[in-house]
This record gives sequence, structure tokens and C-alpha cells, in this order.
Amino acid sequence: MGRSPCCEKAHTNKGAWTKEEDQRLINYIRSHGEGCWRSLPKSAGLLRCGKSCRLRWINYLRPDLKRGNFTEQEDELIIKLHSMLGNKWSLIAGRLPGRTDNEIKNYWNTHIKRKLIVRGLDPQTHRPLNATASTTTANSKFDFRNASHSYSTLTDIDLTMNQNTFKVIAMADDSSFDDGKCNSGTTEEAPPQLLQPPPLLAHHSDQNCQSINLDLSIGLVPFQSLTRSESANSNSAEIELKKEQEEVVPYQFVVAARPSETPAPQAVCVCWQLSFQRGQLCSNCSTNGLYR
DNA sequence: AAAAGTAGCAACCGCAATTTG
DNA sequence: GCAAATTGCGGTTGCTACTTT
Repeated sequence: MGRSPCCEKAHTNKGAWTKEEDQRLINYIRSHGEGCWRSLPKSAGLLRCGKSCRLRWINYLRPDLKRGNFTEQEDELIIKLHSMLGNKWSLIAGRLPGRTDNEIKNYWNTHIKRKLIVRGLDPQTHRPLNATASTTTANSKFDFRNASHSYSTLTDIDLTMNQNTFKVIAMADDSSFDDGKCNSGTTEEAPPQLLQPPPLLAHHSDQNCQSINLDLSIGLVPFQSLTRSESANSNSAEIELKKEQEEVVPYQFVVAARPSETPAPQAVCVCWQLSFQRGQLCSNCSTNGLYR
């Protein structure tokens, strides 16, 4: 037995919403709150599918939406997030307060794609257009979007690189990352367990590190948003994304080698800053991404 | 001025994930 | 544990406004 449709299509309006419909929906949600989209249309006196109501509210009527043009900063943030997440519009939207996934998706398709092409970059791979074909097979280049691991949030991504596993610890940019503390980024606000996930980063200065056998996890969490108790009870792969950010903040990603049982001759420490400036290495990194 | 082409965006559709009974 | 119901997401469509010929 197949599933029944989410709502009765025969007696629902389609197409553009009228002002009256908008007002009914706004009034209803103001007094009853969001949720229960299936029953909402009937309760609100709307001849619409519940999905349609939800979409209209989320993409257009929500009071916290920021209408208007995207700023240059937003553009760059979208590009950077897309380079790591691919078409995960809802995740990208989660880092852009006041913007919806649909809005960002449309904006991407109509503006940013073209912008990247003008820059000579492939909008999908974010690599130089003439280099895309030759680099996509390089084992050393890993692609978050093509990671085999299935993920629904940024909190847990496993990647492989030449049969080795990597761990990525991501943290918000505190604008003082290049302070020689590649392994910690410690600040007063920094949750110790987020920023010092032993033994991953704590070992990166160990010159006896031998192989690049790494675990990878990733979280785009501005650490200001995490309480110490949260961080104390969760490892980096379990951190929840805070979607209710009040402002756009840059994020900083750290990729670092985790030494395996067999020591490696040189640890890898690749740090780059996901901010509005071009990526930068931390002071502990040499330009080839190896730890000094 | 009219037709054709293009761009932008709201809305829809189908599917997957999650929740509920 | 299972099936149905609900919710959420990403891709696509179609309408409208604007530009070009």
C-alpha cells in the first residue's frame, strides 16, 4: 500500500499567494506558533497544502528574514561554505542569519555561479576551470561533498585520503588564530575539549609523528556559542550546530594529522582560515602544509 | 512597438529522513 | 519492529519583469 498524499490536492490553491492568504497564515502562526503543517491549512482557513504553507512561511513570511541584496561578505561566505559543503543549502543557510536555503540556492544559481566562472573557477569543484579535470583524481585532494560518509549536519564527516583517515576540527575564527596555537586556538571562551581534542591536535607538535593516519570530523561551530558544559560533555564530532546565530561570523578550519601507532617522520598541520580574507596558515604550519 | 530572449525568484515536486502510533 | 504520517531538503519549473533585436 503506497503512501497517501500529504494533503488533499484536489481542493487546494496553487501558484502565487495572495495578500489575504499571507495574512491568514501570519495571523495563525502568530497565535498558534509553527508546526503541525498538515493541519494548519484547515485550522487557518487556507485552501493550501501544508507543505505549501510551510514553504511560504519559511521562505517569505518569517519576520526574521533579511530581505534585500546579498552583501559582498555574504557572497564570500556562501562561496566558502559551498566549497566545503556542496549543495547543502540548508546548512549554508544556517550560517547566514536571515537568509533561507531557497534564497541562497537561487542566488547561487543566478549570481555566484557566474561570478566564479568569471574568476575562472568551476562552481562545483571551486578549482580552476582548466585544472578541474586533472585534479579531481588526485588522491591528495579530498572533497567534503563527495565524502562517502553520509551526514546530515556538519558535526561528523569522515573522509579518507589514501586509505588514511583524517580528522578536521573546525572552530570559529577568533581573529587571533595565527598566534602559534594551531593545536588549540585557546581563548578564554574556547571550550578546551573542542579545541584540544586529544590526542588529535595535541600531538601535532610531536616531531616523532610518523604516518598520516587521521580521523576526520568537522563542525562549523562558533565556540562562543558553546557553553563549557556542552563542550565538556561532547567531543568535536558531537557538537551541535547553533543555528540561531545573531551575526555572520567567519569560521576557522583546522586539519591536522593524528599520529598512528607507528610514529611518522613529520606531522601534518594544515590550517586555513575560513574568513573573509584569503586562507592563511597558522604560524606553526610551513607553506607546504606540514607542521614546522 | 512588438517579438524574442534572458534573468530572477517564488513555488512546486519528489524523495529521504524522522516521527508517531 | 513495522508501516504510515509528517517534515525537511534539493532540484526543477513556470511566471514575471527586464533587455535586446
